[in-house]
Amino acid sequence: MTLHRVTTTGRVVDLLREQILSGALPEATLLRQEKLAAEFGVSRVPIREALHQLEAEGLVTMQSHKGAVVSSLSIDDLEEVYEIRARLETWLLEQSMPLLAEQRYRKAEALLAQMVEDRRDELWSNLNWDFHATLYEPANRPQTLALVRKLYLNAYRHFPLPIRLTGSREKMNREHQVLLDLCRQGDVARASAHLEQHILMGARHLISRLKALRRQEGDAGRA
Amino acid sequence: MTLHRVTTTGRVVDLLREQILSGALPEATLLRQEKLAAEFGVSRVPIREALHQLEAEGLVTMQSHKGAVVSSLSIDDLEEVYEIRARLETWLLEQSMPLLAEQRYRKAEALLAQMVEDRRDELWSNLNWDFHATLYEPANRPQTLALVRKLYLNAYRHFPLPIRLTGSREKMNREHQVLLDLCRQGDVARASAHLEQHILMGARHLISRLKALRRQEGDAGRA
DNA sequence: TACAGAAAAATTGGATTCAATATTCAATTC
DNA sequence: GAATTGAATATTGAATCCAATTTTTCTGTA
Repeated sequence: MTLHRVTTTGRVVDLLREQILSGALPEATLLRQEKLAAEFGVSRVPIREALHQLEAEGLVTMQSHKGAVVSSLSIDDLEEVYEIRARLETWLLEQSMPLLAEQRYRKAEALLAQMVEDRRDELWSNLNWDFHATLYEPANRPQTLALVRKLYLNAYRHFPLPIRLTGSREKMNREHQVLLDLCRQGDVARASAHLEQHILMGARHLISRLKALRRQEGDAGRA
Repeated sequence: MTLHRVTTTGRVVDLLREQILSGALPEATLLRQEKLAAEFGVSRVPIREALHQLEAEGLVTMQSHKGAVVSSLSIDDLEEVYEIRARLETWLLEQSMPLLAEQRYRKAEALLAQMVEDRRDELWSNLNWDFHATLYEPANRPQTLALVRKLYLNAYRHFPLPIRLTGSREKMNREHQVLLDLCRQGDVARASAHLEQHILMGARHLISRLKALRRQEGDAGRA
């Protein structure tokens, strides 16, 4: 086990990624090298190395001699990301379901209970992922799981926190419970179909709210 | 349209990526900053920025204060990559098939003919991808297509050129023809199932050859 | 000879400096 | 007054320089 010694570049990458994914740095934010360097108390070199890394991750867009901005996702792109998730996560679930043990069901139920109780949005999003991941892990497809997680986080950040869950939390909780029940019954086909609907409907809900928000902003801009 | 002015870093990224994907820089190759800088006639700064970018793309692994190496893929990882491809490409095909027009069939057939005639391995691999992409494009899922392409190229490079196609080219050509026929008949279910088998069988063939190769190398190492 | 430890060399990480490009804004022209 | 040009400023891109870490080599000892 080689302990990856931390470098300045690595810390900057982690910090920026966290801030982008959390929404603290919303899309289209300009990332000035000098400003970031001053903020973190380092030179511009590690900042630039970090920006290049984040660009390859798709979180940042760089234009030579102009600057870096937090990358945006069009509504079409967003929808496609959810479709990819639906396609891959149903597969993970199908592979995983025959291997789900009682202990894992209990863990999933504990997460569900937490999601019903805890009202903090930020936490809910993490618990939501943990719940899904708990059901997928026995499939033993680490790359797929990592890919899907990346898509989940990257898409989620585009929603300003107040609107992320508005009006959908109870629905999501119910759907999660149904999914879990179907898994327990061992009905692979129905569980998979339900998961697909769960993801695609979630996408539709988010997109309609996002469109409403943009209309609103457009009006404000014109006024 | 903003013309992306080329930067040194960008050129280095493109060059290194091409060399890695083509197999010119095989896995586990050490990438010395100084050596690369001298080779390209630049300073180490753009080299390092490029390495960070390639690390995020998964083509390079960096260890702080030790160096960068061309990343490897375990056999399990390789198999999983092919499973992801199978899952996503069948989806692309299902979405695309109802929209396939005659012109596109002709293009696919032209590519097939080229693959039957041309014996150069390197070219065949490109034509192979072009054939698949031609069938998927009408699905209009650009991100998925880009993702699948990346997986294809990244997995392919792990096979030294001589063994990539040994003994499988004719089989692949036949399977491609069958796939095309099923598409023309509009049989979505069978076409999709055939594509899945095509991808998964291809994976199995490559993996068995790779295992044989590694055994051979292992024997040579002990001798 | 085999091994442990220290000095030397090689290599990477990061800061500073210089060069190239883009942006801003005032002066000028129509 | 609006559009345009060009100098001044700001920002990024890349080379050089210094520091920190790792690897290699050398040396002495059992």
